[in-house]
Amino acid sequence: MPKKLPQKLGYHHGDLRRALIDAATQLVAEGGEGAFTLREAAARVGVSHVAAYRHFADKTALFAALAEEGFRRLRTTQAEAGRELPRGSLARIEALALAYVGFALDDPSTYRVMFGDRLDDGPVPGTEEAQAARARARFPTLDEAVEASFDLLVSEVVAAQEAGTLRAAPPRDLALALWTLSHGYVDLLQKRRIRGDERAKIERHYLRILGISLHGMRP
Amino acid sequence: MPKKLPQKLGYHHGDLRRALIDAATQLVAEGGEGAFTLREAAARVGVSHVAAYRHFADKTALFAALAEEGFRRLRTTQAEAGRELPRGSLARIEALALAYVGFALDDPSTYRVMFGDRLDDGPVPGTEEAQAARARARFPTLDEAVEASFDLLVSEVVAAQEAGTLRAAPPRDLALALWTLSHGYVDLLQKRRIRGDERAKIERHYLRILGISLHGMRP
DNA sequence: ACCTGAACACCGTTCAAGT
DNA sequence: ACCTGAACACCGTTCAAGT
Repeated sequence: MPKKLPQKLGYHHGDLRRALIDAATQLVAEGGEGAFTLREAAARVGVSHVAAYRHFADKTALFAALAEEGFRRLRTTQAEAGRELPRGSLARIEALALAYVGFALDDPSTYRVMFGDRLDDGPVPGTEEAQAARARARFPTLDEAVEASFDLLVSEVVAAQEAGTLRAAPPRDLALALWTLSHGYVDLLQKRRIRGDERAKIERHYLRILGISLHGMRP
Repeated sequence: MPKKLPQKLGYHHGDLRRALIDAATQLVAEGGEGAFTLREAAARVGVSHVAAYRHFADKTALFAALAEEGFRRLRTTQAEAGRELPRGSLARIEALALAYVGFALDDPSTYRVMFGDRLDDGPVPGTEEAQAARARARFPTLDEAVEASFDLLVSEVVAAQEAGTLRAAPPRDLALALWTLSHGYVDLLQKRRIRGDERAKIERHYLRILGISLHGMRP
């Protein structure tokens, strides 16, 4: 007899898009990137898996939404980490860098989504310029979130240069050197190409590596 | 009538393992990491796809074999790049670093396999120490190849320190700072989180970022 | 020993159809 | 507009069986 009222409207709270992102985030947190499945995410929300195609063009688009949220969270995490320290100080730069690594250690799966292979279109078939242009176009809001997080770092570098704690050089180059170092460290750690045991030790080790770049490798 | 002689022995050259690695390498080169399929690799060799299980425990094991060959090739590429330059010179260090980036640019798919997600076991369920130990144990020859390639860099750093071109610091720290920077740069480039157009420009840009770390960020 | 055919339990994506 | 059922073309992996 109960045949026509298995929750009709509002079945998925009215915001299926949001619910799918949350479910996918949870899946990734529980079982890593590989555990994120369109079918399973939809099942958790209590909806047929094809319903997802109403809000996302394909699985990659949902993936990109996760990555975008990750970059936004990264940005606020870094901003908060530096807030109390004097703007322009070396300690504040170090705190930002440490917050970056901390973010990746706290939520490794999200970090992997943010830098997942799925978000680039294979191995560059045509010219690299054309390819880069196309790749940028696919998820513009993701690109914005990435740039916003990078811009935070750039502005901090500028402040540090004005305070005389960082040397005069293109600020975007300095910021990129910092990002590159932090991302490289985290990625090598997560891929287990370098070893890491407990959190405190990793952080100390990272600060040592960071210090080398900050102070230079030359005598 | 021809019913019992569809090439019995030597059907796969007698070295199916080798043939599968080559086929997989080709697939990856053609279509990226996602194009590598156990079934397709076996089909190219002309063998049923279950035959692969005779030589590899699972798909990941074949994947690890590709990564291992990649690290060996990386090592020889770097060794050759530095050979003619005076040992201990800054130019030689820079040549090694540039060869690293060049390797990744020349063969992006192999580089991605070398740092592929498949090679680590998800998002660290137990304690990180136990997990790291397990991960190390799974593909010991891969770990050896990784270490051999890192050791090359370390020995070059030591030579540079003895020549007085790099400052006195734990050589493994200096080497790791270099690796981290190079890998971070390449990875951000390949994931399109930073832009790159033509090869020459990328190399110049990378050398600028590298220079920042070499000379320090402090005034 | 080495390889195969058939089957299993999954995927992402598409299509026609329901309300 | 929003969702579903059924189907398609794939996967990796396992198992019993052939030579």
